[in-house]
Amino acid sequence: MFTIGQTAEKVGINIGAIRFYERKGLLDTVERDANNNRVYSDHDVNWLLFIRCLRETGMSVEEIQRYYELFKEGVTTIPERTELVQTQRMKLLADIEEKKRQLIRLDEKLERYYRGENY
Amino acid sequence: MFTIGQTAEKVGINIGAIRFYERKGLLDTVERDANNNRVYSDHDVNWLLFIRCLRETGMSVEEIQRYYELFKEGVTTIPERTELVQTQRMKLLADIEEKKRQLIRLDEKLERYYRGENY
DNA sequence: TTATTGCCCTACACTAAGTGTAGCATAGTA
DNA sequence: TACTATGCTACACTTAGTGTAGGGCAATAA
Repeated sequence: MFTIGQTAEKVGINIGAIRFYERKGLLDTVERDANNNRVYSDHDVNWLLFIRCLRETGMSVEEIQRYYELFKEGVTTIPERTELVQTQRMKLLADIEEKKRQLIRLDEKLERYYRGENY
Repeated sequence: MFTIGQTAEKVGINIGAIRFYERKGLLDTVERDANNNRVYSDHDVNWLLFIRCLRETGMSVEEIQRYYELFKEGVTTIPERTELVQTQRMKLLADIEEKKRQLIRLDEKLERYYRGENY
């Protein structure tokens, strides 16, 4: 069991962001100790790690919330969850391709600078 | 010479965003016609296209503004501008690599779903 | 025993990079 | 003359947080 500070360190998400995710319903209201301080389990930590992964693929907080709702409904929602991840995978792939194109444009710009051009 | 609507269409940037960029100093205050409507030249269009490229690499509006200030100072700032682009290139490359890693994580997740696992 | 850290809490203000809306002007068309 | 399209400004709202003020509680230091 961990404090919010330890959890933040473990999962690489800012304390404020963890509280924000809780408000947004990405986590159930976590347990509290006698001083009203949040207490996180290994289970919470793993879920936060996956939240981080999904956020880093560009999935919105709202969609992660939807995903979490489905997860809580049980195994019957596996097809729907699979589709959410599939869609996100496609978006991420498109994003990577787009960024590769922009990389080429930057390289072209740099080449022009190296030739002493001003534009 | 183009209206803001034509320009927005040409460069693929929303009308509101173009006005926003002007307020932020990414463009000089553009010319106006007799009705106070903005008028854009080919030059403005090209600069907007490059702004779009830089934004798509993830460069912040503030940094693009800085870049534009340097550009206006003339050829003596080419080294500084080159460095700005170089730095952005490195950030973009790191971003692409990060996204590739997240793509692998999504694929692993999907594989687990295909094996009928719930997590 | 008291004072000082250090971590936690809530609530609210602020940020970036826009998007959306209200209320108005003007130009071209029916 | 009326309508529609487009433009204008100013302001509110959005997302995904970050930062800050003001306060609680526990452990350590003087």
